[in-house]
Amino acid sequence: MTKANIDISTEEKLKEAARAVFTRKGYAAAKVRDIAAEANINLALVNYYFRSKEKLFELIMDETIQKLFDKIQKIINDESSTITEKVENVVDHYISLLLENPELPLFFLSEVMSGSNKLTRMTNNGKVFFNSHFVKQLAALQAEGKIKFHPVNLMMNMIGMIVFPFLARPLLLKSGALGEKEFRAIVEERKKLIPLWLTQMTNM
Amino acid sequence: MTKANIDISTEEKLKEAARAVFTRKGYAAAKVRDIAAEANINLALVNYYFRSKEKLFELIMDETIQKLFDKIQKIINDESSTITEKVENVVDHYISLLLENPELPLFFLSEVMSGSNKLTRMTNNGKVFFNSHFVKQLAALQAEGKIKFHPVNLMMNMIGMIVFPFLARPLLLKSGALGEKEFRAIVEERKKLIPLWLTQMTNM
DNA sequence: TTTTGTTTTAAACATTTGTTTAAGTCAATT
DNA sequence: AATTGACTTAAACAAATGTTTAAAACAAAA
Repeated sequence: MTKANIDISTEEKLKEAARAVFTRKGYAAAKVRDIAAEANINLALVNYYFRSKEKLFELIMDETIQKLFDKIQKIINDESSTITEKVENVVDHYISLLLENPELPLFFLSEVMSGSNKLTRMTNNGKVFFNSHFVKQLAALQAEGKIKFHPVNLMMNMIGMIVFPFLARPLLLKSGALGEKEFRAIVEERKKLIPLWLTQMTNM
Repeated sequence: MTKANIDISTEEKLKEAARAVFTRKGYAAAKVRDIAAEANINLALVNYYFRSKEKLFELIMDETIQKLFDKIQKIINDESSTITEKVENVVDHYISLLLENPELPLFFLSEVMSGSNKLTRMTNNGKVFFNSHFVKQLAALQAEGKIKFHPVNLMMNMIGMIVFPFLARPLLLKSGALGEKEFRAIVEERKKLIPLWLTQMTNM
């Protein structure tokens, strides 16, 4: 096997294992040996391929952030779509994404906490949100008197209503309040409900 | 100094330091030496007073859960109050509490992730929520046809709208989208807005 | 077949980290 | 003043954890 072939074998296997373990336990609690074990691959190869635990984490974190913010950015900065359309697109896209990766929000937030350099990487994406065409449209709506509160409220409500069920998910499932299937159904239903709720909040 | 006096000195100082460090970094990343340093107290005293890092964490976690769920439980199980009153009370109480302890939700969630035995401790509180008088009232409302979706949606929206701003807070502040003062003002305003929004979601 | 460069392995290393120990300090009691 | 018992300290210990090393395995090239 030459290097090019190996890349889609050992290295990729390790990366997937790392993503899983980091997601499940967080950076500090995830041990390099856990990752190696999860991938069924020799411990030393983690450092062989990625230099260090930290480097590996940053690699995965960057990919995750990309996945989370890339599409959304395009949606909320599309100057040809209405607010309602943007909301519908964001909600639909995000919920679909999270249904496939339910642990993303928790992974994400747990590293917000640890702060330090990892947080900085996300801050820029935060700016993108609050300087977006979407927010400008909201501000215009407010100027018309159709919103009687700070536009950031709508932003937070939208993201919050999308994301929160996935944060509560472990509690919901473990407590038996909902089953996995019920959970999916409810969240799926929210694709239509959230845009509805959001328009009800304004006088549109 | 006898033991009774010391209790409000060294032991309490350590507990406060532990709360701060655990909150800031999460269980795994918080080192016993960090806690001792934060309290300016000799390393060995952590084990002297609390037996182990884990025991200390559990102590603090229990107190935190108590603080988070105690009052709420009473509110949502009060059989003499209407849904609207319950919502108003929960929102008002929770937001006030979180304004004083903005880091609680993040602390909380970061440990949901690490799972294991720590999660179990919270599960029961989850059940209390979803078996509450409040949820029964919601179910009744649904039976009348005034809600066209699973009642758990209202529950999640309520909690989500209360909690989410505090989860996004580090990002909001660091990105410069909001200042500390603005943040407080917006969240304070939400005390009135959230109950309003929630009633708009139903046909009440 | 021998050589070459890459990948894999088991073992070792150095540091970090939770915990314990043994001796010291100090205030109250005898 | 001596004793007692709780608290404090510096040092040490043992386990864990990230990283490195030196040798082996292996596939492709010569």
